[in-house]
Amino acid sequence: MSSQKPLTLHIDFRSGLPIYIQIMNQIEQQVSGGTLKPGAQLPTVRTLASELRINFNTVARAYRLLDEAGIISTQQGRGTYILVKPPPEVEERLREETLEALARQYIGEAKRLNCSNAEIIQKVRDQLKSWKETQLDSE
Amino acid sequence: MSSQKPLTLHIDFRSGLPIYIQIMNQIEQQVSGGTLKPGAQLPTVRTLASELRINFNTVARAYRLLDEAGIISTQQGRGTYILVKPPPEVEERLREETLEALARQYIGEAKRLNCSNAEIIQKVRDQLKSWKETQLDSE
DNA sequence: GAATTAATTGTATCATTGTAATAATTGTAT
DNA sequence: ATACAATTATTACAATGATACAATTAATTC
Repeated sequence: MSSQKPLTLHIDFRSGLPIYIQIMNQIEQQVSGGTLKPGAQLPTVRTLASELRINFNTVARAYRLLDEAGIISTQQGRGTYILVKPPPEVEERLREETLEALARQYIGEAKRLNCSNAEIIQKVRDQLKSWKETQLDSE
Repeated sequence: MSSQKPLTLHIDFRSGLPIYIQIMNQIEQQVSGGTLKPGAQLPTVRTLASELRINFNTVARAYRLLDEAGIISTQQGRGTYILVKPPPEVEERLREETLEALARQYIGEAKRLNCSNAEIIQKVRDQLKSWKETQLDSE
């Protein structure tokens, strides 16, 4: 749908550098350099793969790693976008406030369900425990 | 016509949770918590989709699943309504699922803020402690 | 007022997009 | 050569979107 610019990348098949690394590097460069602006939509994995004459899963791998690195945002069924990042100082200031707001929101809803304090805490513990397995987190 | 209240939902496109699941969770929360009362009409699939900037089929999917779960009643050509009264067993199941969904929601967003597990738990503790005092004004 | 037409609402189907499990390929060290 | 690890490809799947459709209600026309 819309604003996928061509995104010119050059893949060197003889460089020895894995293709997905080359894709990552060049996208990172274009983000740093301002060629790719926050919010811009990247080509779909299949489109880019077709242009580069490679498999779409190789592009998907690059996208996934870039997503985990916080460079882009991939959304199943929707597309892939350059991540809009707030400035570091804003992010830091917002972190505390946001976490507190999130906690209050969680507690508020849980209280409406007549959950006890013990339940409310315990459920967070439980879900934190099973978080790694279900999310395949980065660390 | 209609008493379709605005129904404020918040969708996080980066959470990894499917949009239709997020819609389901939040509607369930509001039903359990009493914000959405039996008989109340929900926004049409197109209206809600427009507000959330998503495809109306995604809303329809959430509505259909909520319908199958016995929480709402969707009627082609008429609209979608909160069911008269969720049976006790549904109520109990809903409570469990909702609390878990709430916890996961909280954790997911906190994780994205790079909060540690310790922080995530501690913040809930803190806010629980000061809950009574801070809630006196709002109720 | 009844019949007809338009508008509104949910439904069904398929295309598009990213995901995941796993196999095949390639490079490299032994 | 063989074995191993890393990379890429194959395949099936899940989530979302686009489009056409059916059911109900509202509006129009006579």
